Amino acid sequence: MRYPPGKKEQNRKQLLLASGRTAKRDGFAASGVDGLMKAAGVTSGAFYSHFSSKSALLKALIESELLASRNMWAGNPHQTAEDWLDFELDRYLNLGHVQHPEAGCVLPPLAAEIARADAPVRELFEAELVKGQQILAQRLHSEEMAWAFICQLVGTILLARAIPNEATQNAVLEASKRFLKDALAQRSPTGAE
Amino acid sequence: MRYPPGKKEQNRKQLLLASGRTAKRDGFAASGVDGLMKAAGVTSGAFYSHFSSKSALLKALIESELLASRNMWAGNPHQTAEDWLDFELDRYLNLGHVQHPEAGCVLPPLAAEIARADAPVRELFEAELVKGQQILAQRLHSEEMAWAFICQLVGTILLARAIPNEATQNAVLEASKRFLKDALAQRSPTGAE
DNA sequence: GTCTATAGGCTGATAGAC
DNA sequence: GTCTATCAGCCTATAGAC
Repeated sequence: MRYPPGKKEQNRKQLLLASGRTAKRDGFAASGVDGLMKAAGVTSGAFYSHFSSKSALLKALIESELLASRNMWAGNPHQTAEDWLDFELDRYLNLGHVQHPEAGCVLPPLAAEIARADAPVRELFEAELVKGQQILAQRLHSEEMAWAFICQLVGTILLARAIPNEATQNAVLEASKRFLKDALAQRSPTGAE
Repeated sequence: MRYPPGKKEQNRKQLLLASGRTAKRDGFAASGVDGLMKAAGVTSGAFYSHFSSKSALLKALIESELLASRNMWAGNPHQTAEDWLDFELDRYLNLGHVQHPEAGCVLPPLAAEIARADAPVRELFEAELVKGQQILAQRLHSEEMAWAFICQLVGTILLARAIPNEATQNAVLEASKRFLKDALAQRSPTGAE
């Protein structure tokens, strides 16, 4: 055959990476298929050899993006639950994350669009989200706390991005960061596991 | 004159109310001017006698919706800070709120679109949001806690709506509700002001 | 102030050359 | 597998009748 066996899969990966960045920056619905594909360097015609519809792309995008987020967590160098969580809070609740949605978490920019998507998309989303929540629950020793943390993180970046004034953005970020760190400290006051 | 003096203003109010519901349910960008106006019972031609552009409508919508939210808070019957906050948490972190975005808070469905809007829209948004944050700060005796609460509330509804399974939606809602109520109890353990 | 009609551009998706 | 060319349908915004 003309192409090595993994070539199509590799193209698909590149396509998901590029269109993920565009969708997170400009919105998924607002980005036409042409626009999403231009970032990947191909045309809309080529798109349909990889996905049956735009909705199928959204599904693949969610899977790819949430997997990437879990992979970032896996690269966290800290061992104790306290250090591990501190590191992730600082990484997420960060002005750089506010200013660069294209390189950040998929949840703040696209959750509202997922909420309006069809059932297959939302079911995949729930399954992938729960995987992340379970990882967090292990570190927090609480499934409930894990949900609360995720909600706080996502809401903070979402609102900070809608605010134009950088000082106010920082106030929001720092407020949430201290709120979560206080909640952690209260649960393990001595730093013990 | 043919119309009573306040007629146009009244029409405008009705138009904002109806298009607010549509925008919160289907998204602002995804709802065409025709669609937004159909809900108000007029056509796209009439729209441009009230607003110079679709962006101007978004600005007016944000002002109208956040004012409506503050008016809801003003109707809270409780006096003590603890009861007042409990009441609002129960009202916001509610399955009904998850299932009926058209009647709910504007932040979860539209914040991501506001973040991508032009400067005048975002500046108005910040000013209106801070008004609400200040009201909450009075009740919480902390500007910082007020920001953290808002972020938690918005993130929770946003994520719960993207999740299809009602049991999981409830788990997310209850997790955030307990998290916030615990934070409140810790700050005023005896229930004192 | 509201309507209908219309303009020019962009959308998601398909057909066929290579 | 990717390209160009193309479809019908939607978008924002405007013009002019009433």
